Amino acid sequence: MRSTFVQSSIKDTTLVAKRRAQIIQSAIYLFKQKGFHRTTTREIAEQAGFSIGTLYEYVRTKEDVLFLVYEAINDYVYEHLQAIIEKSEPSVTNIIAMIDHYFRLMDEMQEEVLILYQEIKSLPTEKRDIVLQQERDMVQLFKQAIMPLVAHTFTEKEIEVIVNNIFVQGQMWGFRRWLLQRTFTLDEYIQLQTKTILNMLHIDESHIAHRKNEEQL
Amino acid sequence: MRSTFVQSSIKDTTLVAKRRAQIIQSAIYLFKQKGFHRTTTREIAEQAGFSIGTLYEYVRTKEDVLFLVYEAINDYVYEHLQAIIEKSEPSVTNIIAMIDHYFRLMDEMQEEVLILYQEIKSLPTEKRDIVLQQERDMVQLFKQAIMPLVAHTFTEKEIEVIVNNIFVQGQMWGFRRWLLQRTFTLDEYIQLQTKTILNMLHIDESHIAHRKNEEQL
Amino acid sequence: MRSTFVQSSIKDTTLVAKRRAQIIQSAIYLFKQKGFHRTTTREIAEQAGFSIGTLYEYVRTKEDVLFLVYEAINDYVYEHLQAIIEKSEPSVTNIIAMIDHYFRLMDEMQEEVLILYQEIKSLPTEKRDIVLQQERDMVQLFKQAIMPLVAHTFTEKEIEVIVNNIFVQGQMWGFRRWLLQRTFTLDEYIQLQTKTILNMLHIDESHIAHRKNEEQL
Amino acid sequence: MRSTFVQSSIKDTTLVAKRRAQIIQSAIYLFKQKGFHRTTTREIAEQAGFSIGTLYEYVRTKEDVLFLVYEAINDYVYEHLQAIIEKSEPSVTNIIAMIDHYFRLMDEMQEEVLILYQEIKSLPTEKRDIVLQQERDMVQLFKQAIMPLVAHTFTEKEIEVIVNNIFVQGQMWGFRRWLLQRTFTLDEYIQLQTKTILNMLHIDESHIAHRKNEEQL
DNA sequence: CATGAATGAGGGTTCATTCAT
DNA sequence: TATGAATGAACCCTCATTCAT
Repeated sequence: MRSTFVQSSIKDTTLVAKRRAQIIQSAIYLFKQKGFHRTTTREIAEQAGFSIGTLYEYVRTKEDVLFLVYEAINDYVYEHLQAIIEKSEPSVTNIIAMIDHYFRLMDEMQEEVLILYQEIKSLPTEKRDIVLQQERDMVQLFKQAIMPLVAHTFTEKEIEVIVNNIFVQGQMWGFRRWLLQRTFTLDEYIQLQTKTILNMLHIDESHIAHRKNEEQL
Repeated sequence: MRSTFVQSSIKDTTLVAKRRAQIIQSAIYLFKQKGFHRTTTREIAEQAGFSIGTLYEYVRTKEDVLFLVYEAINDYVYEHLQAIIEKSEPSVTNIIAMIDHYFRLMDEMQEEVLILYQEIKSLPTEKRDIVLQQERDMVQLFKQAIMPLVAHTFTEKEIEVIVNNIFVQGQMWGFRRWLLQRTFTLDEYIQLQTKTILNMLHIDESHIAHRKNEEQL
Repeated sequence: MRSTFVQSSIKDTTLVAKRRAQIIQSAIYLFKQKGFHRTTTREIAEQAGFSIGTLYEYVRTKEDVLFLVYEAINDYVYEHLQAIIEKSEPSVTNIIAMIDHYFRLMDEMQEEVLILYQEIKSLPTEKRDIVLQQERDMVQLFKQAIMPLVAHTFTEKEIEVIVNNIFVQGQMWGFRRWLLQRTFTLDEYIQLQTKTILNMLHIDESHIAHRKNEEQL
Repeated sequence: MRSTFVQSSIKDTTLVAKRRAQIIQSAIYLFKQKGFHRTTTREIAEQAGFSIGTLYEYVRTKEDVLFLVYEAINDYVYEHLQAIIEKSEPSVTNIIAMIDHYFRLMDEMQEEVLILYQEIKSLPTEKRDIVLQQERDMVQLFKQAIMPLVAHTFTEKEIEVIVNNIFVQGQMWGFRRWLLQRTFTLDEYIQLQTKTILNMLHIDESHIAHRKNEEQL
């Protein structure tokens, strides 16, 4: 998904997509290790396998690279969430499955989420707004999925808070790993948080067991 | 609380404490505006009212400044939490009050918390560990407060998760303000999260109303 | 007049002439605005309507472009001067007319003359010499025109100096416009300089009035 | 004469003056050889005998260096002109002496004047205006000197033109040296231009001879 | 203890030029 | 002939840190 928010002096759009994918991949790899500020554009270009000049044919500033990274990570997460959520009917079982999927996705994306959290201040305001909108959209996906089940028990604002909590609790698995991952396995964390979330939603926990049993069959 | 983790070439410990306080205050002021990387040591010294040379008499690297800031913020929050928690008997009412206090503290400390979240990668590993330990200690304060009330209903791990959630949800008020503070007032947020937390803890929500009534009396 | 001093890898001489005309026109347009150094070869190619690759088929370096521009401007001025001077008999009236023509030409070519003056150092020595010779030729045109009239009153060196002065005073109208064009209209400047030049040549100024009268008839 | 138009982060004004003198001298030396654009800030610093970092303590941009150079050259010329002009009574003899002095000054400053002419476009607009005003002031010096002698024979605008011509003809000795200095010695040029100028001013040339005779006595 | 001038490695970015298609 | 993606040397400027006074 080529960003229209970042200008390139290359005309071949296929090539732009390809090279930017390389840039994003390299940048994420490096940002994970050293963060945005400690990574140089030269390193990104080198990691991507081309020269610094070439990098700047596809991107206008270092901040553009950061934006591309944000966009790519958000897109990836968004699409996965969407695939999970939109295909399944609203039901307690499905919500549990969704939580499970989401937390596992967050586990996989730990370091990427760290980047999101830590470098957002480095984005120019305009680009930052775009990114924040993307995150808002993701939260809305959860809301869509949960709303039908609890619309009668909770006010919209209550749901809003809960949905935010779920979203954040997923991210925290990676973000506070130095604490959480010393205490829990991923499975434990998911199970505990699921229980917590169901409590928040006033839904009987027995569903968790059911899912487990189903899996065993 | 003067850090023994940061070296100074000045012998007079009172002076060191005084100068470092100035450094911390200036650094926080500037980090809030521009972040750690965009703030120069010169600016910190100038803001503190002395020369760059003097700054380096009390600190060895820029990262030292960041560490002092972390320590100071953590100390501040820790002491406040401790004051609230340790003086009151464990009871649902007191837990609700504690949550209220904590969330209001987080509201007041929004920008500081942002710094904590965003710059931790910039700390050298050794210092980072110290900081993370400090945060762990804070979470333990919550655990102490809540444990007595729910020890029989929840496993230790369940409580651990919940306590982490509370801690994080407070921080998120400032961290996700672009989203949350558009939707909720602080009072609303506290009330909704309190309800959520009580649900998580399987405690009857009626307490919230009680507290409100008490306040009105 | 296609330059034989600049190499091209294209064989078709008509095409070379055509493309170079495009290059020159674009370059002048851009140099006027931003000067030689601030203009990129890419911009020149783009302005000319073809790709950067094509530009380099007709020119070997950016300095070649500058040289072509010099040559083109000089050619243009030279041809105009020649047309004026060579067709008319030497007479005071004609000299006055020539001065008038020349100053108006310089008015029209202000920005081009600015380029000539400001970028000559950017030409490689060899090309610079060619350009300077072209300018010398132009000065000689004036000398040809004036010599017959004053050969008996002035030494050759005296005439040489005067002719140079005339040449320079014309260029200065554009070059020192920030000063001159605030003080004089073009007509005023021409009239004043004509008087000055006639004084230099020891020619009775009454001719100026004559010319004016002739025009009115 | 320390420029108040260029900021420095050094507080010691004596030092600023000293270092800037070094910068100016080095820059002129290099600009003479390679022009402004081909000279790097590193080279200027190196030539001045200090590091690139130090250079940027006394200057904020490369354009600042250029401005300092302009200012210094203009100051130098202005002060010399002033010294010559203001100390002597208006008389034909003194005007001739002034022209002589001015042309010899221009001979000495050839390369500096070249810089003035060629790089003015590289100054930011604001600084350019300051520089142009300085040049205007210089022209006014000539006007002051000549005015008393010819106020009754010429209109103010006529004098304005003539004064400009004198100013320019002096600069041209250096600027068009490739042509003029091949044809004339400096003494010849001065003598010829003096005659020309006196003609422009309708003053009897015999004064020139007088001065020469006086010198011989 | 305090100062602030000096340092220079290093970073982001540009752009003339080349060459495979 | 024409194209335009790729290259990388080179440039301007910043800023953490040092050290002589």
